Amino acid sequence: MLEQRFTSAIEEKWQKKWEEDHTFRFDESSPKPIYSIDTPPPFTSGELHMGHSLSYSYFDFVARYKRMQGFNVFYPQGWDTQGFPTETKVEKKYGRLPREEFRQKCVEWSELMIAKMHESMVRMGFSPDWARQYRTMDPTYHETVQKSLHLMYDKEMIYRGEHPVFWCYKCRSALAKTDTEDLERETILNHVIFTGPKGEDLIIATTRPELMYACVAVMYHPSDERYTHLEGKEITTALGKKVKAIPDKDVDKEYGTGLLMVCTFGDKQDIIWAYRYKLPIISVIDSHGKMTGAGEFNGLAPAEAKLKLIEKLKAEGKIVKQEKQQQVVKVHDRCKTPIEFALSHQWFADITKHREEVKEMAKQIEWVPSFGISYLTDWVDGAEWDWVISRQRYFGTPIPFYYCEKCGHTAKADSLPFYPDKAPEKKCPCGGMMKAEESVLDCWVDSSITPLIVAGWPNKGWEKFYPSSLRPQGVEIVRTWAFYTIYRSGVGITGKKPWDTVLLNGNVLAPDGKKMSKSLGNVIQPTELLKEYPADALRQWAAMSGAMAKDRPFSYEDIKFAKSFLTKIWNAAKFMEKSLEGYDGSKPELRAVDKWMLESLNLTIEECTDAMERYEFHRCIKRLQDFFWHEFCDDYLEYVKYRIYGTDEDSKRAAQYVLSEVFYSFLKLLAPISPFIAEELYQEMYKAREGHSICFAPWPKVSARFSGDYQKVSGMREIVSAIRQFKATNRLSQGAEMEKLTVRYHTEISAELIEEIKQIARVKELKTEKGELEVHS
RNA sequence: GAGCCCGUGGUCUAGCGGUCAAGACGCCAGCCUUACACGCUGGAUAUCCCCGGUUCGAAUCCGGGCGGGCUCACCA
Repeated sequence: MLEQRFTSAIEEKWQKKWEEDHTFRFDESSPKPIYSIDTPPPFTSGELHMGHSLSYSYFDFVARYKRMQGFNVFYPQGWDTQGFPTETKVEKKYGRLPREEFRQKCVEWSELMIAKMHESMVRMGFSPDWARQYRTMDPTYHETVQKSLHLMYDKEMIYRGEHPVFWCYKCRSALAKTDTEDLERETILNHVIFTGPKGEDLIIATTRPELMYACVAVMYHPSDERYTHLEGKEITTALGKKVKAIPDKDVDKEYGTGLLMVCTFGDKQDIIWAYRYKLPIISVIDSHGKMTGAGEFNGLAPAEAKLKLIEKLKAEGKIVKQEKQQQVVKVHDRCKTPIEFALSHQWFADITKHREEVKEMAKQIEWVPSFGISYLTDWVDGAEWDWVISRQRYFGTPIPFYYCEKCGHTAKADSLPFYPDKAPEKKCPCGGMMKAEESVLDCWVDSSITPLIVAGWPNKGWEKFYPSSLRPQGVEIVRTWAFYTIYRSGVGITGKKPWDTVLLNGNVLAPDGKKMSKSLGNVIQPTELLKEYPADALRQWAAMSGAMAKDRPFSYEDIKFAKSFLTKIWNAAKFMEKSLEGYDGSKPELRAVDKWMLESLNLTIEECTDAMERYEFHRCIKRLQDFFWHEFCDDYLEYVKYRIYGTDEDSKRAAQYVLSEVFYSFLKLLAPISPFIAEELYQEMYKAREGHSICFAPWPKVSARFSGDYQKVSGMREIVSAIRQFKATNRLSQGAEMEKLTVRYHTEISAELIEEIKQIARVKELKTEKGELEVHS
């Protein structure tokens, strides 16, 4: 007997059972073809957010569908543990600790977070092979990352160099471009008097006067007649320093006075110019973020120095104008501190040398949706510098190299995993001692080899799992995760594409269409939703949200609808359980409506299969909802009730056969998206007919076609609907029995269907006439 | 500024060359029809953003606007 209602207790029962039975464990000895998924390792924040629920549901649908299609699904689960946010949390809790102790606390914290997230993921019904977990903080993971770097180092793709990098003074670390975001703010554009070769006043405009100490040139546009006479001449800055005037096409004549000062380094354009004209490099901000080489302002924070310098220049009458202006500055995405450029020694990966190979490899991969590849190619084309892979942090994979401070020579560590504090001494060919690198790697270096990690690289047999069949991921990290993986795992290490297909998903917005954010108070947590909605409903919401790489607001309507759909299925199941009582499994001759129902199922199987193949989950679930709710429940169930309750045994058994078969196929079609209810009903009603779990039952196939009957019955359905309408307009109950009705229809209706109509619509005597569809008494 | 997505009843979407443009939510009316009132049966509501073009025929294809979103680049 089925329970009264479908509850989360039923879901929890199956979660437990699946875990205990290791239902989703990868079977190494299976002869089935492998389908492997390079799943995203979530950053271990401890919270599963709506974005996770969406994207992890997506590939869980795929995994479950592929299992039913007969694939041996390889579906590991990783954890991205290292990085700034963990350090921040641990530092907040424990304060500053010695390096090794600090790392240990980070590990402990991450483990707690993993446990929390694991629980939520089980609750969602995700079906990875939990025996195959990896964590980026594990020594084995470190070793593999380090090995991959050595390999790339041997291919001269990794180097140590001095180059201006994005620098966060708060975190005191180099950053990659992807660690930055834009912040709009107000600033002041100062018009400052410099002195020309003939002693005349020249006005330059700057938002950062404090960098004037690093001024190395003054520039104007080559066609700007106000300044063309200055070419090659010496200009004296407001601080008395002499610099050259240089014309350059990148200068905007309209901005400020059309004359500007170049400082090394105020912004990216300054760097471009510095390299273009081989200008000297002057640092006015030290590694602690204090002014240096700025005379009386040494030791001040740049912002303070700026105010004081402006005061001083004003007093000297050297500022002629100040105007307010909106400005966009780059800030560190983790701490929101504005970024400076700093010259420092860092490790780099030579992405700029491999643009074409990366693009070429990306073309060999199927992108879903297809425009997804453009995010990658646009990004690759726009990348101007190599990827800074070193970070001056603690909780990260150590960089497995030595360098010589004297001569700059670099060398690989001799044994892996490498940890600088335990590293043996190493001599440099120049005679000095080498230093073990203490910086750690950018987290994307860790995660850009996940397809290799899951494949077991470089151990024997990894080729069997590489490339992965599928890489699912968010569209916003194409330029990082997808790009870096193709560059490292593909171009750098194996020479082969890392996956066959990339499946992209968008972000979940708040119901108001805005980004979810704590400050706006519009954050929705999956764990909160799960208190009110079954996981099966949340998964249906994910399916309904559309597979395209498009942001979509969270919809309470969708999840409510999903929940009522589950109730509908449950109630129908209870009805079926009663209706199928005593059914012997035989298959007597089918009637037209039965064939109509079977053909409608056929069409549903075709649609759902096609939708799943194309990762269009919304199409699959929508079809299932329409088919089941309306065609199966509202129509077919109602059409056959009189047969189920009647005395004609053959007719009854035919209906029972169709009910049973259609519902069975429906459950299988639903299983990838809402597995809990499907499993419960499969076990309860069908006694695990095709194996121990519906998760491995074969995906339904179309067998016999009934297209002709489908057409014929459509007419019948129109007439039934017309009779219902007649009853509705006459304020009659649909159950009311009619003595006599006349129906007009444009074609002949078979005697069998007329009989059917009479029974379904409860009409004792039904006359038919030819003509426009109409019903009257 | 560039690239990419998108503009369909009140709301959210489906449809992407051919019957009266489909569904969900909401709204209105009726019905407790022996699975379900978390239900059923009906009903109202759309110049398918605008302007041109291709076509026998366009929401659907092409061009140009207008409007929104995302990503990238941005000026000292």
